[in-house]
Amino acid sequence: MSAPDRLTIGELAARSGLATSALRYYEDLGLIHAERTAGGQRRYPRPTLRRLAFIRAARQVGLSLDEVRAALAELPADRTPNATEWAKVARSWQRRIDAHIESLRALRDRLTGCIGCGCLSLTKCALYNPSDQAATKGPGARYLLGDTPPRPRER
Amino acid sequence: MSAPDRLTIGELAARSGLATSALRYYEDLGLIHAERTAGGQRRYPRPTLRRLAFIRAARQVGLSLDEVRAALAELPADRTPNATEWAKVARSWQRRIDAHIESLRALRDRLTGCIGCGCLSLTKCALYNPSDQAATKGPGARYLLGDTPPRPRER
DNA sequence: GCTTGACTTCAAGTTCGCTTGAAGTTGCAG
DNA sequence: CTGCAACTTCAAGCGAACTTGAAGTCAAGC
Repeated sequence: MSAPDRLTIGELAARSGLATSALRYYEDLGLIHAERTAGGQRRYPRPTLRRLAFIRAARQVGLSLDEVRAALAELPADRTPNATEWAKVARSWQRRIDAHIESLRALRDRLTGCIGCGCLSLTKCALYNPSDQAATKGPGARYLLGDTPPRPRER
Repeated sequence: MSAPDRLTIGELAARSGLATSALRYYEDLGLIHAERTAGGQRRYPRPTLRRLAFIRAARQVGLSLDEVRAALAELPADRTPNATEWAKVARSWQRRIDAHIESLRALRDRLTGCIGCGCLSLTKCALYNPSDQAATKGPGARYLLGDTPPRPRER
């Protein structure tokens, strides 16, 4: 028992499932913060675990570490966030996740429809449809992409 | 009208939203294939557009290009896939997408629950719960991660 | 038949998200 | 107080997914 209220980098790594090198890297990027012992070793406050869980979740939804940093800027660095702070961030996350789910659902539904109709109705099934259908709509018409915007250069 | 039945790399780029350099890269990797003119220029059969839409979709669901290549190996390279071939691939995709959606839904539901309860019930709300709760469960106990397995080294 | 833009290859460069290694320091258990 | 694992920094390396640039070739409109 007796959860230590400061974690070493090794402990944090074990708990979060991340490598210590990744944790140092995250610190360099300003995603997490550590106090130091007299000898210079890192000691992490426990809320860091929650922060890391957040980072993981964010990555799963497709954010870059830089975007995560921006998102995390709304939470206090070393203090446990209070209910209001948390709720604000959590809500914006929900929107993001919902949007992501929605785009995946759209993708899946197209596939489902395609299977359902046996892909024989060429006028109906977007996926199986030959691309001359797209050609009549001019450049940029694309199937399967749903709400995904074109991104010739995404970085 | 009159959709050309062979596309230049520039046309394919315009239609797919990808850069020509990316298309050549994909060809190097064996994801797509082109015929050549007498002069050596690429000419893509139209089904390539569908292939590209697939690649995009796959990337969105988190596959690497290498995994995509494996997935695409089930489809004929230059011929329009028939209903059976398509259905087979589409079904395996649905499973993948569904799994992805499910994990996102789980993540969102945790957030939702957290907001719903105002994050005041420390024993109930996993997200807002301080990490000493996790500590009592031993190393590896993590919140927010849901069905995501630990992956200290994920490549 | 010439011009011009779109194409060709190939090598090198870039960004992201880390990991690895070297060389040295700290902190705790015995 | 010693020994040793766990820590420290810093620089370099890596794999994925492309992009950029150079130097040259092709194809299509006038």
